[in-house]
Amino acid sequence: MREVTLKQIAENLGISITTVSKALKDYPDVSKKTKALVKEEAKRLNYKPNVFAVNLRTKESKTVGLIVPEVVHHFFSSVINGIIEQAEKKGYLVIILQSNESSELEKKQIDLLISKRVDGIMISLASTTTDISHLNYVLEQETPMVMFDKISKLVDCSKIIINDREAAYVATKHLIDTGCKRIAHFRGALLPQNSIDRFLGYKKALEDHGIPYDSSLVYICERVDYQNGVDAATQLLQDHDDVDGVFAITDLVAIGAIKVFNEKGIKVPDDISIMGFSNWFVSSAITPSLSTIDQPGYEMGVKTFKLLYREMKAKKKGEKIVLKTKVLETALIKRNSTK
Amino acid sequence: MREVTLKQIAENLGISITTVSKALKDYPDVSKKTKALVKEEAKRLNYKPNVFAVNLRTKESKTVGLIVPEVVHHFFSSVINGIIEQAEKKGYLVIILQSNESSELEKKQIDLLISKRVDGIMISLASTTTDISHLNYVLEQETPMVMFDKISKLVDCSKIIINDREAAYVATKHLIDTGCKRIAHFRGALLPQNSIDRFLGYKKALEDHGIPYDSSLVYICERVDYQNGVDAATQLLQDHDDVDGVFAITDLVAIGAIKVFNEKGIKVPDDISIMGFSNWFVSSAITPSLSTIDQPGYEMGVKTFKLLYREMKAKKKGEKIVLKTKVLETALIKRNSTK
DNA sequence: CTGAAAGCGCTTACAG
DNA sequence: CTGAAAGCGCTTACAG
Repeated sequence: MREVTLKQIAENLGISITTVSKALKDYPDVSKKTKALVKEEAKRLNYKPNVFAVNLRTKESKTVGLIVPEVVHHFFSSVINGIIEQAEKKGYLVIILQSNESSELEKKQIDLLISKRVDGIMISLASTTTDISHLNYVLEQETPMVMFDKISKLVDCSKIIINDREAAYVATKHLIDTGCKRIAHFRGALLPQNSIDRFLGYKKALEDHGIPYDSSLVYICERVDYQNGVDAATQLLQDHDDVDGVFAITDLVAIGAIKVFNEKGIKVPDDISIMGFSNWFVSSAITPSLSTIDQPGYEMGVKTFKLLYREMKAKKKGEKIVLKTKVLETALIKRNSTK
Repeated sequence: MREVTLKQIAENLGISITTVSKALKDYPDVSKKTKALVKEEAKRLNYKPNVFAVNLRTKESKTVGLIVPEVVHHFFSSVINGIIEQAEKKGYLVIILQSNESSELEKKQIDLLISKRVDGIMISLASTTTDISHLNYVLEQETPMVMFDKISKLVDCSKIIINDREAAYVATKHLIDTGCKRIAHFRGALLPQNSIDRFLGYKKALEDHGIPYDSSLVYICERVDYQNGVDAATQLLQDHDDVDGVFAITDLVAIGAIKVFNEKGIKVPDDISIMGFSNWFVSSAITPSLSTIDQPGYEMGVKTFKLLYREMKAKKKGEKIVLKTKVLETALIKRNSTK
């Protein structure tokens, strides 16, 4: 297969490369007749512009990078879905990388994406990321960047988030409203902002409703997965016999807890009520179905790309980029794991 | 920020661009002293080669494309995970697209990836794909391609699959071995090869064990999701009162069925046994935990990229590409939804 | 060991 | 309306 180039078309038609190029791009200063001729020939030869050359000239790759902590994760895969759909609509392709919650990997991947000269970067931070120099490096390169969900307040870029503190407050309040008095919290690791915020929301709700905060009721789930939920619930049953409610940082953890309670003959929600967080579709499939907070992953993906797109466009036009932080709505979903 | 180029380094050092380029790539015909000097200066300026120019010269993008029917899916997200990890190790980035089970979208996305001049393509077909001309087009372009899981036997490329028919046979036999006599099958749509193969495995197992095949026990789940499982199970209960076993095409469908049976007071596995397919981790979290067939998604991803990598390397060296089809092992996982 | 030169395939400012 | 020419930033065959 010989590659079809502008030169090829020009030779076939006996005109210049310049004219061919302009004809294909519908420049106004080419005659209709020539345009028609060129387009026909291009079609006949199945001409596809060489993107490598186009990239080099235009200094654009029409490609964006995305870094998430994990791909195999209900929430992040929904975000990915929203991002790639939206990107495709606007003519962008998405390179996806996964940091595995490792700050070093995250750093390397940022470097990779910058070397690839992607037009923009979207990122949700690893739980262990405290040093933000690699993120500031992106901004120094003047590469548009949008952070979502797991963000750092210290980085000066656009963000798409939910109000974790408030949502956790609503979740905890729902437990209180339905009669719980001793409410445990299965939280995430100490560092990530969303883990901190959800914890603070939990604590605030207790305080506002006259329930004393008891740190022995807070369990840390380092990896925020199913097994962590199983372990925390098992430990909880050993430590306490008066707990009547659990607020888990995420549905996965809550589902692990329900599994343990089901097996030990503890009735949910009669003996212990459980609140999750995220509204993963599986939450409605388990028994009892899980009350939770709806966190709009797909929408977050769509909004994240849209914001990035706006910045890329502004940059191209040489306009000043106005940073934005959008807070998406969450909602309380009542099901059968709470009264 | 001024871009740092080879020219920049050359000027700073008072030598030629050629020598700078060769020094950075450790050509043997550059003196050690010059190399050291060049490398130092490159480091000082934080030089990054312009990939657009490199791509244009080398005709390689060091990028591969991946098309899956759905991203938000336990099996495919595991495959994605395996692919991007493996690709990163070999210095490749992965552009991910989702066909949404649409054959037209799949076609467009193939075109997109070819226009982007990715070095290779990995694809799992949409359920509706019957026309394979877009896949043959990839091969005509001499772009290496590997198909996985949802494949077409008609396309002449390398493949990574499991033996769906045999695995379904094992699943059905397990139901028979544990005492089931009237076994329903919740199958997928009529077209996809894996849906056909699992159905055939089910049918063969019945026949081999003296159980008459009854087409009224076969329900079609067009989208193979949770809701389909709920619907099929609901319909099954209306149509039959003697069924004592169900083999579902995938865990998601099985979980929908379990939900219905739990709600209607039908005991699993005492009244009806259920087998899933895939071994999604949630299968062990529900009550009762689901017996299933383990389908190695992560491993499939790793193997798929490795095979593609081999072909890309062969192509680069001008060697002949030897096509391969690898069949990965599956395993019966016994849990509490079967006796 | 070093470097001038051609070329990858395109875009676009400029001249006519 | 058309086209010659420069240039994007790199690589590499070739000459010295």
